Amino acid sequence: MGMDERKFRILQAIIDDYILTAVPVGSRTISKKYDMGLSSATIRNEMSDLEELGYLDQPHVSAGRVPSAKAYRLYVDQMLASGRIRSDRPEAVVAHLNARTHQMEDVIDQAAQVLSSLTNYTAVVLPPTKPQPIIRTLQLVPVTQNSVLVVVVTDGGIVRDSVIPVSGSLDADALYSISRSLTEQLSGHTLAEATAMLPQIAARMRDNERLLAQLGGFFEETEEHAQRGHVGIGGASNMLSYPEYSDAEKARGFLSLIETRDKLASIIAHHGDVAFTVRIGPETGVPEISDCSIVTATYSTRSGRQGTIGVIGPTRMQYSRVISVLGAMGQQLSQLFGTQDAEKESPKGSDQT
Amino acid sequence: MGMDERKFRILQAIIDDYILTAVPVGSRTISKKYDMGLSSATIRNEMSDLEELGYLDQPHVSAGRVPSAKAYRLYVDQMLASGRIRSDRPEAVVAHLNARTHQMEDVIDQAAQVLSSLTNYTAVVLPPTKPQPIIRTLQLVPVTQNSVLVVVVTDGGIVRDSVIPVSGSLDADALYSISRSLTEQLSGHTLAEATAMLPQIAARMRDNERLLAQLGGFFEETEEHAQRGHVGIGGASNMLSYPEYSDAEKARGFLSLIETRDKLASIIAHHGDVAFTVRIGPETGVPEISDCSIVTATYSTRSGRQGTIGVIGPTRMQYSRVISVLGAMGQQLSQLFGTQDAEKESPKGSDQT
DNA sequence: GTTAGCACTCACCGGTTGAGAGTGCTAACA
DNA sequence: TGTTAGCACTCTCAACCGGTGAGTGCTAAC
Repeated sequence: MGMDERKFRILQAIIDDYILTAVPVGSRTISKKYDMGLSSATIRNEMSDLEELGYLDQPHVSAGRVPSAKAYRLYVDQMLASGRIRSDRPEAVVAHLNARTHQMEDVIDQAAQVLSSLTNYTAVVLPPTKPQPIIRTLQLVPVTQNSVLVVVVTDGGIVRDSVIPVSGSLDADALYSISRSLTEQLSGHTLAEATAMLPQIAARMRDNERLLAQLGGFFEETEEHAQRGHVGIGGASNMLSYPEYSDAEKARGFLSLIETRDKLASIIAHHGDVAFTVRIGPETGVPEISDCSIVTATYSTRSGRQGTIGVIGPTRMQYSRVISVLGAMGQQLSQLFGTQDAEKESPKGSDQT
Repeated sequence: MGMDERKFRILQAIIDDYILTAVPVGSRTISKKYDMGLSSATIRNEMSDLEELGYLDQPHVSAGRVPSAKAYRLYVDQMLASGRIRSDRPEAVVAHLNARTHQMEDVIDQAAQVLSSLTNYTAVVLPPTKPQPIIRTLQLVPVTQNSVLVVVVTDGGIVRDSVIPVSGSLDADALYSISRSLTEQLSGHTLAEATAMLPQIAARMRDNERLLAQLGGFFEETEEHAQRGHVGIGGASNMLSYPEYSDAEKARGFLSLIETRDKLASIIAHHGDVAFTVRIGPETGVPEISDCSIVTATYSTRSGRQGTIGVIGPTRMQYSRVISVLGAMGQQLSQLFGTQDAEKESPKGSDQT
């Protein structure tokens, strides 16, 4: 028993129906609504096979079937391979995006807004990646017996600090000399480079291994934070209209994930160079949204820096629509940032003071 | 029958209990948990009176009583008058707010974060008000027979545009001459001034009354938008944990209100000069949150500009706690922005490019 | 290989019932 | 006159129950 053409057509019908209704779909529904020229009994047999193959789940014995993550995966791969997706509907995107202000952050926010209202899911827009900040100074300040405050100043005036625990007791003088030594060695390097250099340094001044390890974590965190600017989010409330999230506790979990923008951004952030990414259910790697899918696309600025746009929705997402809307939006943003790069990206202090 | 001391004490007990439990409170509960030295029957009589006076509502005949908005009002007024509120707990606020980055926007976001996690409600933080943008140019462009695109350029490079409907048909030339004339008259003025000037101008060139009226609205909208910078929001998902918002549709309404930051900001924005504002239920004037209360406080920068912080929660809010936390946070922000005003408020283009 | 038929399973709905909480009223009491 | 005990009454809520319908798996016939 393998996956033949007919099985695939039936599976597709099931997915289509389930995406529409969110109700487990039975054999009769398929044989009637989607005319396959087959009786419900035959469909039943095929469905049973599909379940055995892992494409369908059955909530309970006398309910219809529900597509599994594996099924959606197949469905989406097939869809992408067939080239049926064109990024159509640029008109809608243009219409919404056009007539407004032109600050970078506003564009980002608006893009998220438009994406969410066109798809009815939750949209996230990340600004183009930024060049890596370079360390200027690093300073350790004693706070209590076993914690120190670490302050990093980078070029561009970004300051970040945090309290980290230390094991041995270190007095102010010791900390100061460590600070000097670290500043000397790390100054001029990016945070990523610094992180890579720490183990070496730790080897040399091995009294403070634990401290330096902590420092590595802090660098990574700081870098992530510095990397991303304003994250645009739209339509978080849309999620509440899907029966998947009628459970208050689940909804709460989802929303608090959305609220922690840093976490959200690192989830959405595009890995690799492909035009689209589709992550389905558990593929997202985030337990809170294990029954969601994430579709992302990229756009790029004239200077070659890339930004990410993404849509989060239930696994029974209208993938084709989402992908096509994302495509259109990606193009639009690329165009917008491509043509007027300089203007858009540096709003100066104009509206800040 | 008036409001005597005893009635007030009973009312207070009812409110305290209801704030804690969200369950209609009965006479027996009061006589047992809060020892008043009165039997439940007596309390019952008093409660009946309180209901007649409009301080209590009864969901149905055999349920306990629930405080009305009027009751909360009395409760809060009394609390404020008694001076029982000191803005204590600055330690907690300081602890959370201290050890972090120092960009204006980050501080705002973090303040919202801290407020929401200390109160378990939804927090909103508005940045200090900005100086009014001044009009440089105004341009009208025909779009269709009965709509024109209006573009305003202000100092600071802020551009805003929008399509507005017009009645009579106007050709490009006519629009251009109107644009020139308007630019001439309005250039150099703030948007607020311009709004005030429009009626006069309309009187002079009275063919286009409707157009100018529309323009007024547009100015106001633009001003509002320009006025506010980044709005910090924290703990929107907290609201879902209260039984008041277990209804999905209601929760959705609340969240989409929170999502439209402009609207939210204008709701929160502080009117007047008082230290605190407490708006209870219908007093908020926003139907979507007619069973919420909003507490706001202000902070100010060295340059005398004011920002607003606010907390939104169910009407059965822990007012005293919220007010004290807001007080502490207000002080903290004032201090933060007061001492290092210049630095904090103009992050330059540093992290933008 | 396909289909009709049939027995079986279960979620879901609507009505019923009993328990519990709370009230309002009345009458007795201090 | 204010307070309290007692009691009948109301109404929600949760549990229970049986019927209904959708859907399945299996078998036997085509």
